[in-house]
Amino acid sequence: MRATHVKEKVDHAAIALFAARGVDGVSIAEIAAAAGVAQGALYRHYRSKDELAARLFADAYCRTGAELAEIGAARQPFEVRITAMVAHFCALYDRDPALFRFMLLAQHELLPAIDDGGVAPVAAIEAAVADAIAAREIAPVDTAEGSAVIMGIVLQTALFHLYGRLDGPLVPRALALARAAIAAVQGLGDSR
Amino acid sequence: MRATHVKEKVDHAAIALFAARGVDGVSIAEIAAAAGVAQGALYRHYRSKDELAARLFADAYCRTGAELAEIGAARQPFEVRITAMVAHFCALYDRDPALFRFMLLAQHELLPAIDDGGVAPVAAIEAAVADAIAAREIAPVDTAEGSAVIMGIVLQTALFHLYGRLDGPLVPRALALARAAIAAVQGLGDSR
Amino acid sequence: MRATHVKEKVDHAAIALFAARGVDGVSIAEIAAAAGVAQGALYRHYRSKDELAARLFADAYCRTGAELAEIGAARQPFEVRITAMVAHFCALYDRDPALFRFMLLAQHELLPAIDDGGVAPVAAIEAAVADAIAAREIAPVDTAEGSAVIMGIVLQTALFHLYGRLDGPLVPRALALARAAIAAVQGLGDSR
Amino acid sequence: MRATHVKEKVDHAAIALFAARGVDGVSIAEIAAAAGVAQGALYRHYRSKDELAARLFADAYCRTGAELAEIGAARQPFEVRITAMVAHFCALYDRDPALFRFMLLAQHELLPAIDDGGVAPVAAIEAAVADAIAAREIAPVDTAEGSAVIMGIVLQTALFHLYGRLDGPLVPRALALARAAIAAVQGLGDSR
DNA sequence: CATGAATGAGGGTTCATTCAT
DNA sequence: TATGAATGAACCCTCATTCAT
Repeated sequence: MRATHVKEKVDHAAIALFAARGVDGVSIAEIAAAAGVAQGALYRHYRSKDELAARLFADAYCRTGAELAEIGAARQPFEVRITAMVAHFCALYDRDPALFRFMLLAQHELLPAIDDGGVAPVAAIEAAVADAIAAREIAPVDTAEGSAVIMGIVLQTALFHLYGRLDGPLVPRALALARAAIAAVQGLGDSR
Repeated sequence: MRATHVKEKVDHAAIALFAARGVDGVSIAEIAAAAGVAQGALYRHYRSKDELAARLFADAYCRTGAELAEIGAARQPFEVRITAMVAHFCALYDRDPALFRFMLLAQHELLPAIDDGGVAPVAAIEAAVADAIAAREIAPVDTAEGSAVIMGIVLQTALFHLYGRLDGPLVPRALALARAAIAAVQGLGDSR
Repeated sequence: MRATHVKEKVDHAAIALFAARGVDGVSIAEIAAAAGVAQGALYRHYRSKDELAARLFADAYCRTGAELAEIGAARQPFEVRITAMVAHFCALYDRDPALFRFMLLAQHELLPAIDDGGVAPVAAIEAAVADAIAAREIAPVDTAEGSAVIMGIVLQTALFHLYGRLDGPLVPRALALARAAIAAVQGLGDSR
Repeated sequence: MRATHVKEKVDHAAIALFAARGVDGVSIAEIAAAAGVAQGALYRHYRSKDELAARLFADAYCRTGAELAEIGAARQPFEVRITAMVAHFCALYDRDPALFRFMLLAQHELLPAIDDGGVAPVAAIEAAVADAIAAREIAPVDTAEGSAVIMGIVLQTALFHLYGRLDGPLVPRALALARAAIAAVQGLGDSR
């Protein structure tokens, strides 16, 4: 029997395996087996294993960036925007933890290869921080530091969940995390 | 010339290479060459490449955990303890960014292999949060969530530095980061 | 659009590619692409890549052999026959250098597979030499050696042209080459 | 038991196999097996299969060129020099027909990769022809054509021997072949 | 005990051929 | 019938590990 929908099955299997064991820890043979497809079939859709990993990562990364950018584009107070962004991250995590873990794992290896066109998730957050400073909603802070703090809160929480330190979906925690993120940025700017 | 201090040279070279390209991206041959020793010599000190990576990681991880535990053991207010811990992280990063990057990179792969005896850095932070709650210094929060928020702020900042989004040493940023961390934990507990 | 003349297009593309990069250096996919047909279509005309190469070679080889045999069949003095044969080779080369190169390249691989029915080009030359000896036009020589000498002169000249050591069409050189060939055979038989 | 003299055994096995079936027709596994060596061992001496083939070819090709150049450097009449060169080719063939066949087979593929420093065998022959013209020993001819004719006579004879059309060693045929070669060059220059 | 060549399993990739559409 | 994606065996190569020197 010949396999069909090769790309979908390969993508799904690859993300699951990459998330579980890292790109280098997974062989093409395993991906093909998990996808129920011959090894060679994979090469009709991707030129190499590297391209497979890079495309999966870039797609997810840029899609997330675009979604956050859309959220950030709304004319809303800082707190509302950050809350929406944090909630969006939590929803992404809940919907597909494997994809989230893949992105966290692979970023060190694959992020440098992305030709950043301002599509990075962090760019949306940094823009929100910059807007808030310009609108005097928050005290002036290094926008890079501000976005690091916000992303760190969200991503580390996701990581703790992946490692089993936190249970249940993340969405219910979104409001608390958003408050933490906002408070953290404000704390950053406090010069007592 | 007979090589001496083989282990030290291997450890140093391995950490630098692992930090730069990941454990899987570095071969034994490269480590041996960088250390200026023969490949075979490496096997007098480690039984395998996996053991090398695992021991390097475990050593650094546990040492950091112990240092943080010591800081946390002091009878000090929450804010003082957190500030000291954050400053400690910043100092570690400034002293040896490669080791820090190695730990961040390798944690996903190597952390599960560590038989956690309460030596994890996060344990010290979680204990500090728990103490603060018990002492009614802060509102009650999920201690896992509290420590996630604190670690996230610190680690993501380090990551941004590694990626060139932030410049200069981290120690001067320690106070601001500590304020952000404390505010974040407090924000987490706000139930408006 | 339904492709027509599939075989012609495949044959032409295959010869050009085989000549340029050798049989092993060219894939079915490339041939099909160059011919503007689907890969599968190729298998309606040839059972395998090997058969494609073998048939192309055998066709060209046997056709050349038949043409030379026809030339040799004419009742003419040795010198006239050799001159006509050499001129024929030169004309073949000038008309289709790719086919000539393909034959030179592929002979080592594909000649052994041909069930020689006296159709080899060399057979015609050898016959001409034998006839000349029988007619006492030339001194007796090993006919194999004689034909080797004649073919070597022609083929090596063609090769030099393919490699850019010689320019312009070969036909104008035919007379000189024929003189060389005849002289060589005579030289072979000299027993000073 | 660990293998030693890897390079020698690999070189010998590779030449024999390449001569028999062509570079592309032989796998690394076969070479290693024929040499009695592990596949990986080969890569300590050559970076790739391509480099193995290229080095074997270049070594043999340049060595032959140097030997012919030495013969050609002697102050001798044209006929003596050509005779010596032809005899040298015959001796090379008799000594190692496999190497000779390898060079004939591989030239189309590997010659272009050699950075010719005037070491080509043909260069020596061409120089001898040019000298003879300058010394008015022979009528003026295109030196490329002259060397083509000489090489063709020798190489095609060797080829016929490889294909079983000629028997016995070539050295006894050297004088006759040399006479043929000299006569051919003279015939080339005849403008009757 | 250090050395570094040899080992050999396993990796990613190619490609002649098949076959469902 | 023509198509071109799927197949899967075989290829070249890497590299963690071993071991004769």
